[in-house]
Amino acid sequence: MSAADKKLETPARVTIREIAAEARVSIATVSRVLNHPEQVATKTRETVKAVIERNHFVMDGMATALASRRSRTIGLIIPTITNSIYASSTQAIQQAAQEQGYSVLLGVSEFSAREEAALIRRLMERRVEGLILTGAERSQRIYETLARNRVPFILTWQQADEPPHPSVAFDNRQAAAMAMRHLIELGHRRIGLICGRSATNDRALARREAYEEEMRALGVPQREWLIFERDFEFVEGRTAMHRMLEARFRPTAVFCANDIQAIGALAECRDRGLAVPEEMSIVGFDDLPISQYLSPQLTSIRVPASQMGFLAAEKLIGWIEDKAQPESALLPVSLIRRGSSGPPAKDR
Amino acid sequence: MSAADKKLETPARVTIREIAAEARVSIATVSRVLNHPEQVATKTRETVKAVIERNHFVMDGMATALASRRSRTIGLIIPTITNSIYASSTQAIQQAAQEQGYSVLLGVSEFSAREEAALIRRLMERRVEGLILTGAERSQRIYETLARNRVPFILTWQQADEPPHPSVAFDNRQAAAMAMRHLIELGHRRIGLICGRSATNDRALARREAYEEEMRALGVPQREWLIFERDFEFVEGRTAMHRMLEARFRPTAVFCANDIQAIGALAECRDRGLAVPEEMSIVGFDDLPISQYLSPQLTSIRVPASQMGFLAAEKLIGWIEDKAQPESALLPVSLIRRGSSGPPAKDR
DNA sequence: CCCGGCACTGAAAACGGTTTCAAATGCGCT
DNA sequence: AGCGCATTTGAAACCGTTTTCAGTGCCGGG
Repeated sequence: MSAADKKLETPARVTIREIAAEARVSIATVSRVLNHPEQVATKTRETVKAVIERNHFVMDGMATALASRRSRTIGLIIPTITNSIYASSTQAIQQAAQEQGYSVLLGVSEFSAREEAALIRRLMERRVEGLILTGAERSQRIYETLARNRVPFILTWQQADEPPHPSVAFDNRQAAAMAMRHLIELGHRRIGLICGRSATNDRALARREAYEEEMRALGVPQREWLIFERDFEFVEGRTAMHRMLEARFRPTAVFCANDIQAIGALAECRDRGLAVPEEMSIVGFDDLPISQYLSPQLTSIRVPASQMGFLAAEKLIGWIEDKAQPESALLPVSLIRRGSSGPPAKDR
Repeated sequence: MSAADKKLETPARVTIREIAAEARVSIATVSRVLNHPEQVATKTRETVKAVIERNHFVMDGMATALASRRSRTIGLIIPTITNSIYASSTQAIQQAAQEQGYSVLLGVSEFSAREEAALIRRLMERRVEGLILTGAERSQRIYETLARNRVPFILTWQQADEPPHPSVAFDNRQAAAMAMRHLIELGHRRIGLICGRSATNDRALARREAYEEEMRALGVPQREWLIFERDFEFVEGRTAMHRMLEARFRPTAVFCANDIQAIGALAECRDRGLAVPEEMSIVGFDDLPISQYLSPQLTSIRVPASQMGFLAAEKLIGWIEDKAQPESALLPVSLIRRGSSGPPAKDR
């Protein structure tokens, strides 16, 4: 076969075998050059390396993973990619994983339990060595499958107590209570709530429960028309606020259980000429980076998204390598007081 | 071995072989139940399925990919996950891929060429069947490796002409020119620029070149102190604007080549008590969802992020399955006029 | 009754690596 | 020159699937 022919033929993907042939060594030696170079004589090693370079050889990770029974990959499932709070934790997880030589396989569930179950299965098929999940509420069957297949996992954003699964989270209830007490201390009594769908989102549920508990403690009767469960979109916060302002007795403050909705609510107030915080206080949750670039700046609950992600990844990898299930961690949150909250009009 | 013993022993991961043994069929049959159920007798199929269910069997995707020579995975590399404009295209790509039965492997390069090269290699090792890359500028060697290993790829966010690679993009130059002409038509002459690092980001470069060209066409001498190249953070836009306002001759308008920096710039004006657009016009680029929730709302260039992602994924998968390299596509952009831009003070 | 064809199943050869084990080689010493 | 030991190397057995190819059994038609 001439050189020209060689150029024309489909040069199937380069394998370790062709490298071995061209370098006149066995495939075992090539493998060693790749994985344990110190075990190979310098001369041989250089020859093989040169052949590898020359042929643009790229190892087949599938074959490697299959043979070594290690994928060096962890899976991460988040509910949405468009809320930048998850971007923060995702980035931290990527970084922590990378530092330890792991890759991250990302799945986005769009807040659907069905979708999440399918994603978990897909990630297991890809032989992730561990999983980082968002929230604690999911079907028992999923936990069984995970256990049966020995896939370690860490829960984030919400701790799991009854069946105690390892988690790295913060106390959503306490955090939401912190936001509520801030408003109550400012003198608010009629407080509205805008939050996510508590039926499909245990974080939203915990925050709503905290809201209800604080209102109860305040002796204020429950008003269903002060509570809005919406999706995580700016516009949803806006329309919720719109409805809220049409109520017979407007609230003097609204607790938005996430900054996305808070931003929409804030915009609605502005467009209606309602002064914030003079006529309406708004407290958000998450403290997104953008929140201090709004006007007024948003009072919010700062959650340790990056730290949580980093720690979760570290603990998961530790678990994978040591085989010892890690302790759960509960991280602190803090209230960031900014311009969007103040005393109600009557107190001024 | 008693049932109790069975429970105690480490139940290594379930494989197709154990399923076959328990169902008293060959592994070929189990494989068929999984992949071509219609080829298996109903009775056999049900038996096998039951055994699979009972044992929480999860296929080993590595082995599958190895044996079938198909990973049904595409790779996506974006520069950052925290700028939500990439979240939009990423989401669209995920969706398009999922519709066609493909998974997406995500890599984040953090605007580093080194990191990007490493990621491309990692994705190739994972045997992605194709790649969606961001921007067109990268070392020749990478394109060679891609070609040598027959990995189809599509460029996004920036077209590639000289070595014509398939791309789904928009014209960054023309888009930036559109923003500039808007300001010029409003009557601005002294216009500042805040953009990304043109040395490592060909989109930033194209936009900067358009800015310079428009300024030249205007007959306005180049002023290096009106140009700021910064990273993609709110605070970078803010400090750039801060510096800009200290200049001897303040610009009457600033073109921010991305909304992230525009938001920071806007906040700086607000904090300094500089009225926008009366005393300072700001035009952004990307038209992030948040941009219309600011006050004033941000005038910006709307880019077809979702459409671009969706189309890129479709074309890539078409290429993978038909083996025919697709045509490049150039998508239109539009100027969204909102409150942050207006005529300069002197014209009022 | 025999035969062709169909529906179904299993044995075995890949796929591209890792790893174990043993053989070969090289080296310093006596 | 011969020995022992450490260093290198290669052969071969996996890893968990898919897929090809060759049965096997059964049915209907001639």
